Amino acid sequence: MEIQTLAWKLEDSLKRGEMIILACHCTVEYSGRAESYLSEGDRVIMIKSDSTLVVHQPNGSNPINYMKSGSSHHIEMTDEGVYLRSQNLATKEYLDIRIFRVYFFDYHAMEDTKSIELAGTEKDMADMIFKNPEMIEKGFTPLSQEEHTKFGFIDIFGYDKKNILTVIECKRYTGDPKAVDQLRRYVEKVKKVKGLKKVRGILACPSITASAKEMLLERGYEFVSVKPPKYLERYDKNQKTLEGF
Amino acid sequence: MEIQTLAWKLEDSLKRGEMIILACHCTVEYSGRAESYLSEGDRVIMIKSDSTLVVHQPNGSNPINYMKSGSSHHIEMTDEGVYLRSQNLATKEYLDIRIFRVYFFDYHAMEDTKSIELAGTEKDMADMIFKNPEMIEKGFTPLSQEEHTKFGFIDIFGYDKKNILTVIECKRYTGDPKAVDQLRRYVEKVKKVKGLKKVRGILACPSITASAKEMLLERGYEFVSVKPPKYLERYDKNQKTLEGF
DNA sequence: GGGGAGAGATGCCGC
DNA sequence: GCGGCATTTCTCCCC
Repeated sequence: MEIQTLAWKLEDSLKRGEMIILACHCTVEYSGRAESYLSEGDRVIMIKSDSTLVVHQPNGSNPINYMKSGSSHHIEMTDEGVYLRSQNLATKEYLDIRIFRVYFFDYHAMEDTKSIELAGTEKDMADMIFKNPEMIEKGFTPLSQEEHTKFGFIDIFGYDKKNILTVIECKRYTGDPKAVDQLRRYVEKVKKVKGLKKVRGILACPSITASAKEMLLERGYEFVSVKPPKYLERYDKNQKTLEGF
Repeated sequence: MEIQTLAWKLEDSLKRGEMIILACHCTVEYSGRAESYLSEGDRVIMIKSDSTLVVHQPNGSNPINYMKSGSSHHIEMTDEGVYLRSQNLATKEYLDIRIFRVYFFDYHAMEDTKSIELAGTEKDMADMIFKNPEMIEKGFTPLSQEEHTKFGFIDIFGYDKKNILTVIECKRYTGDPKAVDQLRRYVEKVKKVKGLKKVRGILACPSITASAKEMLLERGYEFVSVKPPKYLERYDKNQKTLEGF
């Protein structure tokens, strides 16, 4: 395709807010929250209906460079070469793509109003434990959802069988030192707000790293193994979570 | 394009490890680490040379669904409809895309061996402070890089002018409670390992949230305002970082 | 708009 | 492979 034709079609397509795909050999330079430079190589550039621009290399799942919605884009032809320039004046971000060769170029109007439905999150874990408190231990009684929010961002808290206030932090992944830090912050906050000497802290997650376990022991906190529930489960039928709750 | 032609071209292109772009109206279903469902809408599907698959909606910078490198993909035509199915047996992940309409479809061999060069990261901040310790305070002496690693993932540590061991945690963004927690973990680790009563903790970042400041005061730690360096700086010339170090 | 926290986080580097 | 951590994180929720 003639570069002049590309420029014209691209400007026109941008005006109509269409999805634009450009596969090309290029360099990419970014300046804004950080600075980056990516030397010559083959990439796919996508300009979306909401003016988001992403640059993908032929590997990896995330864009190597991007400009968020609210940016403006235009083609510039100089003696030095052909540039696709993006800028976001509000955030002082700039992205310059120098285009050497175009492999293909497509554009089309697109509409998508749907949001993704997701199951198996940390929130799902907390809900499952709330409805099945014996997963933590016999005699554990979660407090109501309203009580819960009064203390801020605590996943679950309630009373154990000995009536000791207990804070539970859920993680859908392997518990690590950061998770223990978070639990610690919440336990200390509840202690302070309630004026209590003893508050139990429990980390509920599928597994735990050695250093996190060590930190739990040091602080007198506990670990309970819980896996996040997957409502739409089809393949891994043997998973040890509560089904159909 | 005939769906049969699409299927043939896609299978062929997959064999050759080309970059594939498919814009279509579809639904997306995922099962693996979690479960998700995305109902009908227009999306761009990209299958990369390394077998990564990403699904992009017409807005936002990140893929709404994806399969990582190592997955296999194929077209399946049933009485119910046309499916692009991906699976990764090693990680027990499955992605099923039901295709209703194709807007465009392209593929091309791509090669890109280059890595991005990035400036303005936390590591860059730490390097800058290491070489310009007076940015923290007069008389601060960082220890060698080797000493540094002995204590784990501590950005910088060294001695202040009164010879008190000091731990510095750098953040390229506004310091928050999590950053203070991290600093605290490192200070306490150094205290324990070295058997010291007094170790200073400094959070070095451009700014700080009110709650983080409060936490620093409580713990007896300090805040020093430092911005990450941007080597390729072109636009914001007034930024208060050390240039050309 | 800022603060707080999750994410199918991803990606990087270390052991 | 796991572990520990940064990320131009992004995104959502809530004040």
